[in-house]
Parts: sequence; C-alpha cells; structure tokens
Amino acid sequence: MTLKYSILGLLATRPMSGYDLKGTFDQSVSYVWNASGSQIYSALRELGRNGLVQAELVVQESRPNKKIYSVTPAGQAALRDWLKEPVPEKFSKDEFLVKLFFGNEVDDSVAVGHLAQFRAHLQEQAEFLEQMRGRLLSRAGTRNVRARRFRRLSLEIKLASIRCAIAEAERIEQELSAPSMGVSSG
Amino acid sequence: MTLKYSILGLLATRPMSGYDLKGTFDQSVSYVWNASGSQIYSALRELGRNGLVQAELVVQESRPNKKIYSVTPAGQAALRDWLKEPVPEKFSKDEFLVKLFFGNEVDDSVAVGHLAQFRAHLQEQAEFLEQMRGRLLSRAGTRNVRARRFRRLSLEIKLASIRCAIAEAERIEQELSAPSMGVSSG
DNA sequence: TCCATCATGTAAGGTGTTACATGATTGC
DNA sequence: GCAATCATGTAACACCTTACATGATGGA
Repeated sequence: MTLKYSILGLLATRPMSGYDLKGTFDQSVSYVWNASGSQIYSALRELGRNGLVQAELVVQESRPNKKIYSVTPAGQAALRDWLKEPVPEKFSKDEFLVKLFFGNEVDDSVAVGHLAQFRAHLQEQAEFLEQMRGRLLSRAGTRNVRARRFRRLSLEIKLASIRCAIAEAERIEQELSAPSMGVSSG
Repeated sequence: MTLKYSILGLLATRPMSGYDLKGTFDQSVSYVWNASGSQIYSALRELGRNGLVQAELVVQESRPNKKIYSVTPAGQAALRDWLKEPVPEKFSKDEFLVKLFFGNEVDDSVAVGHLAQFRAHLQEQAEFLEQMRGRLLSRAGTRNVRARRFRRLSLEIKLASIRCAIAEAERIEQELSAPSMGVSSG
C-alpha cells in the first residue's frame, strides 16, 4: 500500500504525470521509498480505477502526449486515513548486514572489503541527504513551508541513523583489522 | 536471493528442520532479515532441487515427522560465492518515515503520535538487541566463537543506528511540539 | 551519429504475505 | 477444555524488478 499512498501524497502537493512522479521518487522520496517506472504506471491505473486519482490528457506537439494525474476528494480522504493508521513494528531488512552476519563463512578480508564499500555507500547517501536538506532549508519562506518541514524532519531521522552507522562501521573495521581472534575458518 | 542464502548460512552452522529455521529467524536473524514459515519451506524445496541442501527424514513418535536439512558441498560453495559478491547501494524503505514525510497532510498531532510510537518500537528493538548481544558475549569462549563474532558485529551496527534514530526522533518530537510554524493545513 | 530526455506501457518472473489445513502432545 | 508447541505444507494474492517496445526531439 505504501507506494500508492506515496503517490497520492505527491499528487496532493501538485498534479503530475507518471514520468514526473518517477523523477520525484528518484530525487526526493527515494530515501524513504522508491519505485520502478512500470510500478508507478500500474499503480496510477489502479488508483484511477478506485476513483482516488483522475487523469487529464495533455496533448503535446514536440513531445509525447501525457496524462496529468490529480487527487480526487476520495483520494484525499483515503490518504489522510492511511496517514493516521499506526505503523507496524518491524526490523528493516538489510542485505549488507546479512553478509556481515555470515562473515564467518569466508575470509575476514571479505567482510573488511564489504564494510569499506558499505561505508562509502552510506557516505554518498549522507551527502545526498545533506544537499537535499540544504535545498529544503534555503527555499524556506516561499510556498509549501509546512510540507517542506515534514520532509526535512523525516530526512533528518534518516540522516542521523546513517551517520551513526558510518561511525560504527568505521569502529568495526578497526576491530576486524586488529586480529583479536583467529582468522581460520570453521 | 537473500533469503535462500540466509538459510544456507544458518544450515552451515548446524543442520535444522524448516520449523527450527523459522524459530532461528525470529529470535536471531530477524534484525537483518525475516521470513514467513511458508516462504522458508518453499525455499528449502527449491534449494533441494538445485542440490544446495539435502534433507534427511527423521521419524518421530510423539511429534510429527520432520526433515533435517544440511548444506551440500555445492551449497557451501554457492554461499561463499554469494557472500563475496558486492552489495548493491540502495536506501532501505521505511513506512514510518513515509508517513512522517507526508505529515503535512494531517494534523501535527498525528505525526507526534506516530513519533512516540516509533520511538517506543525502536526502544523495544534496542532492548531485544542488547539482550542478544549479552548472550553472544556471555557464552564466548565455547564453540562458534568466530560465527558469534560476526553476528555481534552486524548487531552492533544495527544497534548503533537504532540508538541514533531514537535520539533524533526525541529531538524532532520536541521540535514539533514547539510550534515554530503554523498548524493549519495546506 | 549517438545518446539522453520525454512519455507510456506490456510481459514475465521473482519475492513476500496471509489465511488455511492437518493433527498429536503438553501445560494451565 | 483451551491454547501453545511441534511440523509441514497449499493456495491465492500482493508487491517489486527487469527487460523490452515505441518514437519524436535536442544536444555533444
């Protein structure tokens, strides 16, 4: 359900095409949720069938025609209801941590290499988020102040946990490099 | 793929039934990956078809019969290959953060309530992980020292980021409670 | 000339959840 | 008597990814 409601949430701030939605996901929502293009298009059709969005065909000359989707009153209500529902408690899945978890099955160098990669990825993500945060703060005072505020808050939670993960990964790289335990397998 | 390789990883430390695997996921692997019972059983069948695990039927009297699965040499090799593969860079999805992201669509009290719940969930998860960490450290010196070490390391990364998320959520609850911005919608 | 952007989609397959079925044993 | 544990599975769906198809415009 999360994808459909994310789409409703984005369309609530401004009507958009499926293509625009994909772009917005990639450069703005991606740190909390993401979706492939085909998934977005089929979700839009489904939302239309349920009367939660409506499409307006825009005929273009030097570009392919497009459909601009907007949220219906029923869609607004559905979005608000969903936002009020409690969030189920669950650990998030993490493929990297699975590989570290089973690091005993291979040479220590594998885990050390993965940790370095992992830290580099997190570093990139942190920089992406910092830039986004800067943009959210700089254009403050114009419109959508309230929307930007909540986006910034969710971003800051993500950023904080990523920063801690970076620090901890660094610590653990050192612990693994200092051979306090044997390196042989088994 | 991650589920199948997690199963191989667990079976590599000791042969188990599907039922045991489910229990192990729930009380040990769950903070990095989880699976429903039906998913585990079908994954085991698929792993068997591919020759990565083998089953031995154990006939029981006062309990249902069971199949004890163990990893074949091909399975060991497949696991090691997978563990060496680099991990793709990707933000993890987070339904709570999506609801916070779109918090502008509803009254502030909704986000504040969710934040409190979120923090409580994270607190529980942190306690779960701390207990697990205690167990991993206390029985040190016996067998599987190497396996336990990597489990502890992955746990510590998770724990660190959860603790930071708790602290940040707390900060943000205060920021939301201090009404620096209007509360009306739009 | 080749690639990126704009724009929407189909098809196939992999992954994951939920509900249900079965049925003995053990503990409260 | 009722629920939990042990133990394995089927069926139906929901969700997600990847590859592919189409085809014009505009820039390097």
